[in-house]
Amino acid sequence: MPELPEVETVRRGLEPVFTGAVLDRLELRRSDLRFPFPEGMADRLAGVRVSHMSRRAKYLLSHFENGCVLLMHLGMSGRFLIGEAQATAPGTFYYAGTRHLEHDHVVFHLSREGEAMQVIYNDVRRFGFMDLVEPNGLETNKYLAELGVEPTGNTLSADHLAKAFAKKNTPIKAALLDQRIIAGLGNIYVCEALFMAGISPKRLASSLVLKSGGPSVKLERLTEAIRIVIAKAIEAGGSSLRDYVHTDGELGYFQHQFLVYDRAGERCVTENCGNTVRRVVQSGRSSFYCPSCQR
DNA sequence: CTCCGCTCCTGCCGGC
DNA sequence: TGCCGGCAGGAGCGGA
Repeated sequence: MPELPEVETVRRGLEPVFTGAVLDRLELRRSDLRFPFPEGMADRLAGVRVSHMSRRAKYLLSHFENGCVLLMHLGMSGRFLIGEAQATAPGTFYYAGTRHLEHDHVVFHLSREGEAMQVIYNDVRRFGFMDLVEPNGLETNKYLAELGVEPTGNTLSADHLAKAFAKKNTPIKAALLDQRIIAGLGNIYVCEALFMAGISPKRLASSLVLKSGGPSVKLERLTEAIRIVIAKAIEAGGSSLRDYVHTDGELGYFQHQFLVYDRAGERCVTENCGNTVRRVVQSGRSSFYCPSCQR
């Protein structure tokens, strides 16, 4: 269930398996996920070595030595499973003992120094998708070209957000989910960051910008909250790396403890607050917030 | 151009 | 127990 921190955690888990390995065969077990797989994708990558794995926003990028990049988005339910090649009957695999078949849509047949590995992409809802990026095509790729700043590091600043929000007449909730402004935030971490910053999800994005065009104090708090919530989530994923490959081969992440997300009806965690976490629907998505703490 | 609502898909959970 | 509606962490698309 991937937002940026989860995708980064998955990237770290796949890195040692993919980097330096040859993709002997890319097995597409159906013709599409959310979109059809690009024509000739499997042929283009067959027999080519992976140079490294990277991430941009919620996209996983596998870089190949022929200059191609395999772009992968996990959608809502995409996950990777790592297993040694233990194929028994044709088309069946065992991931260290647990048998999977349903919703295994893509199988990466990898090898390194004669040792075979399989990585399976499994996606129940098939909201995920993959694209083949030709050499030097990253900058112009349609999924990547319009993305905003990463919520990590120094690129995200209150000044930058003030500029982006100045004319945004949408609720701040919607603006934070807009991948063209900040790339990588999803519903959970937006709810969490707004809670930490004490901002109502219903407030207009432009109301966080001063008349001078600079960021308000609340927008500065929000910027910091986003950085912290994302950094902590990545850290939590990282610390679970030891247990990263579960016994059944699934690449997992911690189920993080959230402050407001999915806590409708529960008491606000702020000391002496006493109010109850509410759930409202905004642009078709659930928002969770404390009406007392978030204004 | 911006913004909203709909949509893809399967599974799960709660209510009747 | 079974059936049905609602909901799920994403994001592209069409239309207003």
